[in-house]
Parts: sequence; C-alpha cells; structure tokens
Amino acid sequence: MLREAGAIFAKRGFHAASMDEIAERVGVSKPVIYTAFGSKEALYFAYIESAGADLLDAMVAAAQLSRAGQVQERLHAGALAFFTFVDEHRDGYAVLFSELAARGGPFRREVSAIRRQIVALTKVLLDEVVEEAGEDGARLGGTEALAQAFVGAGESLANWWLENPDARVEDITGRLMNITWLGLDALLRGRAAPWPTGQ
Amino acid sequence: MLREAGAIFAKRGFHAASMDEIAERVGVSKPVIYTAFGSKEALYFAYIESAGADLLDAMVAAAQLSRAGQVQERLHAGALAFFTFVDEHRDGYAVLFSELAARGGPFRREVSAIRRQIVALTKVLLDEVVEEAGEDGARLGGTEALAQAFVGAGESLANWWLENPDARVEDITGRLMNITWLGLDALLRGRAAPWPTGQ
Amino acid sequence: MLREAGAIFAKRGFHAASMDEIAERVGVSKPVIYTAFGSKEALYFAYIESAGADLLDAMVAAAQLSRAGQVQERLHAGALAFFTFVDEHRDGYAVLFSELAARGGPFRREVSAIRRQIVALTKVLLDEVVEEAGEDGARLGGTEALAQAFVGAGESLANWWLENPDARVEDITGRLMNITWLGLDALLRGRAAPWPTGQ
Amino acid sequence: MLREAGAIFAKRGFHAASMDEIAERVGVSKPVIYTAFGSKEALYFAYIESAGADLLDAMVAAAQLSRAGQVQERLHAGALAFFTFVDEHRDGYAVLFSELAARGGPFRREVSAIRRQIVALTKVLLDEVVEEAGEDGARLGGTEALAQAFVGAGESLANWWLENPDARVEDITGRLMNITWLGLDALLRGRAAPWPTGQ
DNA sequence: AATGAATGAGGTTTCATTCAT
DNA sequence: GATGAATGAAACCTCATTCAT
Repeated sequence: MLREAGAIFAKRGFHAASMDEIAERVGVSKPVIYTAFGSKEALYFAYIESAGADLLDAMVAAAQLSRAGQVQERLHAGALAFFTFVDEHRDGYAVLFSELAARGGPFRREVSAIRRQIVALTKVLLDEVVEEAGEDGARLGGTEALAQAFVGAGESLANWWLENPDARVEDITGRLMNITWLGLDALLRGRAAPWPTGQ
Repeated sequence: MLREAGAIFAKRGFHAASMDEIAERVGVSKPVIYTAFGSKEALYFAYIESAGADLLDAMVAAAQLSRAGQVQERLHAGALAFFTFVDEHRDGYAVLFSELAARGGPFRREVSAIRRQIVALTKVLLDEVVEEAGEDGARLGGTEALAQAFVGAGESLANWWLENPDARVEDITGRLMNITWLGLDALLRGRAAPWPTGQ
Repeated sequence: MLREAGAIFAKRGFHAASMDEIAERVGVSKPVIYTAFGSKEALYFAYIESAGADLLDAMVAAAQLSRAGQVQERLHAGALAFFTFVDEHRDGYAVLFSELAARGGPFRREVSAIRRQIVALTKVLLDEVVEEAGEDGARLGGTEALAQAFVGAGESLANWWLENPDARVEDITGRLMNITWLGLDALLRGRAAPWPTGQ
Repeated sequence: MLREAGAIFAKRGFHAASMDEIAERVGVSKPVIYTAFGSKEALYFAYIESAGADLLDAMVAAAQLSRAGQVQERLHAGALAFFTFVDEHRDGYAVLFSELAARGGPFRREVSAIRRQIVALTKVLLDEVVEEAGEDGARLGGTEALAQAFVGAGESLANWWLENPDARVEDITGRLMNITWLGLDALLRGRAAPWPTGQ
C-alpha cells in the first residue's frame, strides 16, 4: 500500500498526485487510506520515512560489513549500497531526492533530516580516513563539505543513471569512486588504476 | 516582473505559489500577467529559461575568458562562475535546481534541458582535458558521467553553502576542485597542494 | 444505551454527534446500534420519544393527582412537574426543546407532536378553568393560544434557569404562575399575593 | 444575496443547507459567496446578525416612539414590532430562533447575544413599570425572570402563529398582552377588558 | 490597455452505513 | 450475534483562468 502510493508520488509529485488516483491504484477506497494514515501529508511522510530508513539501513549495514577492509573499500561499499537502493527502489529514490530541493513544503524538515544522515554517515567514514592518514581535516576545507560533494556527485550520477540505465551498478559505483577518490588529475595522468566502469 | 515572480516561486515552489500573490507582489493585476505570459506554467518556464540563460552565459564567458590558461584553470573558472551566480541570484538558483530533481511535472523536459547544457559545457571542458592528456575518455567511464558527477558535487556544495554562508565564493570553488580534480586519495596522501578553502 | 446516546445528542446536537462517538460512549460497536435502531435518525427519534413520554407522563400524573384541589393548583402542579423534569433530565429537556424550534430537519413532525401534546395537556386544564369560570374561551382568543403562551413562558424560564441554577424548582414554578396566572398588572398593583419565588 | 441564503438556511437548517444549493438559489457560483463572506459559518453569522439587528432596531424604535404613552402601551408597541418582524421576515425569525436552542454549534454565543438583547430591552421596560408602580422588583422574583417569561411566551405564540397564520398581527399581540399583562386570573374573572384578539 | 469580479473544475476530508469474519 | 474494516456519496473550499467594464 505504501509502495503503490509511492509509485504515484514518484510519477506525479506530491501536489499533482491525487488521493483518488492513489486509492484506485492501491485497490481500496479513499477512506481506507485516511483511516490508515490520517491525511495526504501523513501518507507522504510515512512513505518518505520508510524509504529513507531503508536507504540508511542499507548503507550503514554495508559500511559495517566491510569494516575489516581498507578504508576506501568501506566508502565503496557504502556507495554501492546507495546505488543498489536506487536501482531496486526507483520510486523511493525519486521521491526522496525530488523533495530535497523543494523550497517550501511542509516536508522540507523531515526530508533534509534524511539527507543529513546520509551526509553524516559519509562524513564519519571520511573522518576515519583522515585520521588514518594522519591528516588534518581543516586543511581540506572540512570533511563535511567533502561529504556534501561526495553525496552530491552520487545523487547526480544516480539521476543520470536512471535515464541511461545501461550501466551495471558496480560500474556506476566505480565512476563515483574514480572522480571523488582518485580525482580527475590522477585519472588523467594515469597515476592510478581506476575502478572499473564497464567502458 | 519576471524577477518578482521568481522570488515567489523560489520561496513557495511552483504549486504553492499562487497567481494572486505573484500579481500583488509584482504590483499589477492578474490579467496583465496572463496577457504577457499566457499561463502560470508559461510564466514559470520563462523565469527558468531566463535564469538558466544567465547562468549558462556566465559560465561560458568565464570558460572562454580563461582560454589562454591551463585546462584546470578553465574548469576552475567555470565553477567560480557557477558559484558566483548562486551567490548573486539565489532565487534563480533555487528555482532552477529545485525543479531539477522532480520526476513528474510538466517542466521536466524544459528544466532538464538547462541542466543538460550545464553538463554539456562541463563535458566539453573535460573532453579538451582528456584530449590534451592523450587519454581515452572511455577508459574513465565516459566523460559525460564524469561531468554529471562534477556538476552534482557542485550543486550539493552550493546548497550546503546557502545554509552555511560563511565561506567566500573562492573557497567553495576550491572545495569543489579539490575533491573532483585532485580526489580524496591525493588530498590525503599529500600528493597535491590543494586549492585554498579558507580553513 | 438510549440514555448515553441522549447525553451525546444533548451535548453536540444531532448533526455534530457522530455515531462513532455514540458507539464508543455506549461501549458497543456501531453495528449493534444499527441492528437495534436502524439509523441515526431512528435512534434520535427513539430518544426523543422516550424523553417526551417521560415528561408527559410526569405532567399528566401531577395534574391528576391534584384533581381534588382548585384549578390553579392543577396548573401549578403541571408546571412543577415540568420544571422537575427539566431539573432531573437535563439531557432529555435539552434535546426535546432544541429540536423544537428547528424549521427543517426530518424530525420536525415527530418532535412537534410531542410539544403539541404538552400544549394539549395545558389546554385541557385551561378549558376546565374557563368552563368553571363560566367564561367563553373565544373571548380570550382561544385557549390554545393561551396554552401556547403558557408553555412558551415555561420553556423560556427553564432555559434561563439552566443557566442560573440558583433558584429552587418551586420558585421557578412560582415565577411562571405569577406572570401567566396573575399577570403583570395584578402583580404591580398589588391586587394579588404572588406565588413565592424565593426573592 | 443574504436574503436568499437566509431562505435556504430557514428551510434546511445550517448543516443541511449546502453551499451548492445556496449558490444556485442566489444565482451565482460558489466562489462568489466565498469571496464575499469567507466561509459558510461567516455567511450564517452575517445573516443572523443582519436579521438580529433588524429585529432589535424595530423593537427599540417602537418602544421609543410610544414613549409618550402609558407604560403598558410601550410594552404593547414592542411586542407588536416583534410580531410584525416575524410576519414580514419569516426566514429571519426562523433562523434566529431555531439556533437559539441548539446546544453545540459555533454560533451559540452570537445568537444568544441577540436574544439577550431582546430580553434586556423587555427588562428595561419592565423596570420602568415597576418603578412607576412604586413596587419592588425583587418581590416579583426579579424583573429578568419576568422578561424571560414574557419573551418566551411571545416566541411560542410566534411559532404557533406561523403554523396558524389566520390571525392578524394585532390579535396575536393582544393574546400575548392578555396573558402576560392581565394574567389568566383577571381574564377569567372579568376584572379587565382584554386586548382584542379577533375572536 | 488594465481590472474587479466571476467561474468551473477538482481536491481533501468526513460520516452514516454495511459486509465478511 | 457482535465486530473491524470498508465504502460511497457528498461537503466545503481553492485557484488558475476569463469576461465585461
């Protein structure tokens, strides 16, 4: 039920999605949805929180599973979990990240909270990397800004991927790691063996 | 008039912005807007196209002005132009990039066209870089994907900047170049002198 | 069950009282009420008829018990029974007399029937009085109109009493008798010893 | 417009009256009503206040015009104004006095305010009478209670009149004066020449 | 050429009422 | 026989859009 509602939200956006259409798609009458969720906004909240929790859980699990490995492997594992979620829950990703940029809206706060957690998780990983390298985060402009750029690059690749779905999830992940971990300079000067990208 | 309308759109979002409020803010009556633009959607289009053209013009001009210099300087100049636009036209940036992630909506096509142009401009620069380095773009996963990641990182940093406006525009630009040009690995191993970020 | 429903009706009015609230207060599920009464309207009817019967019974009994006495004593006894009912069954009185004035509504007919019976009982008493006095009812404008005025004065005093509950029931009854039996003129000219009113 | 709305309210009651029906009857579309009044409740308020003001104005004017005359003439004039209003504004009277008894409702306060003013006006007249007679109001149970009974008798006669519209307005007024001013006792003992009632 | 006032269509929400269990 | 869950119909209200002035 939440899943079908999410499909409509993903296709139409919050405002354009009508409760009539959602109810019809779910296969129940509107009052069923209202007794279950209370209001259209609450339904939207519920879907966002569900999708956000799934995404975060997957990323946290991936980062912890790979704890034994090297630090860039953990970043890679987190990114892979992110793109896997995008691949398997396209509606959830669409709704989550479409509302992110919306200015007004009553959900702004909740949605940003989810993104903040993703950024925070990334930042934790980066902080570990920085510490392990004996580096000073401040010299790099702060790890939060780095995490923001990292996540933004991932989102952008995810959106591009959804419109060019030929690539495999490992290759998209490789592209993200290539640019953010190795950097264009290293890639171009051949100073590093890039992650595979299937091309 | 387009500017005032954009201010409302930026604050409220497309759906929540009412033609009444726009007309009042502009200081004319609604029929004036309708004879000028035809519909609410057309008004939105017009604003988006205007802001998008401004942004693109600024980026193109910056990239061309720095044509004499080294190639990463041209990337840096484009990024600087982008963040300068963000700083000076917050409403325009907010509207442009808020609608970018929206799945549905009648503007998807037009709005993505603008973003596609930004990505295309970035890709042109990257292609030049690749060519100059005697590198093969395909080995890197395609320069379009790289451009997508580059632009996405920029957007994300821009949004973060808007909520943490302490940094100067040069420092935000430095952060973007650090992660996308040098990469985290090089930054951490001290193999490169990072761009300044004010920290 | 009827009593609890009546409490809700008295507090909220017919439309604002929801079957959900009634069922919860009664402590059963809605279908129980529907099998017992058939519809919300029927439940309302049932409550009104029950309350109306109680009131009429009390008034009739009082008037008959005092049959031996003088005629104004019987009027007084009926009025006392009315105010006693108001005092002891506030919910019933509230529902009975709130729907009385409603123009539309599907209950108009049934509810007015109850009021008509109260007026009719009063008229019977007045007719006896007129006959005993050898008077002609028509000269007074018809005893039904007199009964209407008598009852209306009683209702109005009852409502006022509910909001100013200090007076004892005998005193409220006295006030009604004073104005309707003796009249303002007699009261003012001291031509009659008024009923006690506690002041 | 207010008049037509009042006709619907009088026929159906507040809840059963739909804005669709009102708009159709008025001959405009619903948004016209909403821009004029804001909400259904506001429309209802407006009608009630308009009708209430008309009624009060008429009664006050009548009582003042007859200031030269004897005191019971002023009471009579006020009552005549009341019944004249009932006769000429049946919808207004119906709405005013049907909402009076409603328990809940958001209008309770406003409507009771109007009735309170009617009672207050009556009480003022009674106080003058009492003073002129050198009488003590408290001995009679307080003039407010007397005014309540007086007004209630009038309302009741008015409702009865609406269903038995044969009588002329002067005769209905006479009936009210007969019972409240002279009293049943005086009427029956022939101690006073009753007001004419047309029978 | 500009406007105040009007509209049609549609959206969310509620509630009396009824099936399967 | 009682219930939890479901429904259909309708109500209020809003807003982009357009006439008549």
